[in-house]
Amino acid sequence: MPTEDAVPRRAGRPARLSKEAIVAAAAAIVEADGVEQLSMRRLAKDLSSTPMALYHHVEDKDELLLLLLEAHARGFPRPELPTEPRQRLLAAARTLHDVLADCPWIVEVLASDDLVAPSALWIVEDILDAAVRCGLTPEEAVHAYRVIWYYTAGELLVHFTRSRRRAEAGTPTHRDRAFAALDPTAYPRLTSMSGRWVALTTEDSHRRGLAAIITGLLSTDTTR
Amino acid sequence: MPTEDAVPRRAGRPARLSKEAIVAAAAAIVEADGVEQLSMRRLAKDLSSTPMALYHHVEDKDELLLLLLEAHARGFPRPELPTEPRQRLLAAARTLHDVLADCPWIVEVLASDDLVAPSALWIVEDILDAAVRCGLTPEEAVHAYRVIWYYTAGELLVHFTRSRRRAEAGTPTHRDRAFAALDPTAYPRLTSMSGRWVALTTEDSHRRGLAAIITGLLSTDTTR
DNA sequence: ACCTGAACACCGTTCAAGT
DNA sequence: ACCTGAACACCGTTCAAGT
Repeated sequence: MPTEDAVPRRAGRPARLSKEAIVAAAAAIVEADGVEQLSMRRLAKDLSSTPMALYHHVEDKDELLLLLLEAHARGFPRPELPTEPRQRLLAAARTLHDVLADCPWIVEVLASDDLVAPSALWIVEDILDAAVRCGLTPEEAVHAYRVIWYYTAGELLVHFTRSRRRAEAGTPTHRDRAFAALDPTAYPRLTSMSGRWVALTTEDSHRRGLAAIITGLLSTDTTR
Repeated sequence: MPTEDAVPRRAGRPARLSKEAIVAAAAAIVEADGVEQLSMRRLAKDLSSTPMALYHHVEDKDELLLLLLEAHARGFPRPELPTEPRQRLLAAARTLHDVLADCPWIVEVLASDDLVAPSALWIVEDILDAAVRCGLTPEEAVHAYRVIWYYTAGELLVHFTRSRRRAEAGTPTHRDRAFAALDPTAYPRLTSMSGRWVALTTEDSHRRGLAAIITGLLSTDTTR
């Protein structure tokens, strides 16, 4: 849907650049070479333009990242949710994760602003709605959303950071070295579990965590 | 505990710089002006040295950040934990948060490597230990730690990112603008709760979330 | 209105040289 | 061994000028 040329301009050349074209080019860079490679300069080059031309269409790099999320969320269909309240909450929370799970650049968005792209807000809405249907008060529902969001954001942060690091270096990470030098008498639990540690951070493990969290959030005696 | 000058060197001048001095100067910058201001160049200037002199003592900036965490954790006393298992797990998880809650630079560490500073590993050890005392299998304990860690990391990420953004700009954030333009019929839950949204992300709300998560992790029927 | 070019004020890090 | 200086290869963004 190019807005460009849709209506003939009153004067001057037609715009060579457009928000859509910029976002599409940015997505292509991220897809091909990773977020690290996304810079205003590289983006301009790919568009055969200059860095400053971009600033005529987007306010700054933060807005560009948000537009990237925006475009991604728009392409993600809002799923049908189960009617049973707990299952509904679980499914809605899962969607939050799934929508973001293939956005390696989400880490940059998290570090720049909240998850407030208009086209992504239905995800929040669905979680709040499901939480209320579970019998939570509005306050409790907001709290529940927050807990779910922190868990999800943390998981994404750790996941993408690790895979980014792995991509760039073949050398063992700080973690590997630290674990190797561990004293078993001082850290009996850690050393005995260090084998199990790496064990794939599977999709399944994320879901199990979500299920546990929701059980806790819906349980009434949390105060003990 | 300056290692500098402790043993007279065999030859050459005494080192002007030391790891300790570098880390201390870095901590001072972060304390005074925030992480954004911490660069190898600024650090060198504060030490009346050159950027490249630093690389003789630390491998790169990532290691410097890890050393910062290292120094911070060393100054944090390992607390006595309750013996009742659930309370113990709760307290250990709380410690994880509390140790990091006054490290605004932790976001940079998270994005660069895992939380594996040797002097901070007792925090992980204590959580695993408490989880096992609660009756979890080693696998379950590792899983529980992970859920707690993701939740905590997410909370810290969001918290520090927000306060950083607030520090730099008086202008309303993307979030404010997005919420203001919200359509109540499309997002009934969101709009009706937008007032409650800002409601202080208190220390208390973090603890309530932790309690709920632990309830869920220790509950047996999470599969329903 | 839209775009360009040069410049500002930075980064982390490598390399070759000095003492 | 420890440090310096110059340089490399970048950043995001501002400003003044062009059409």
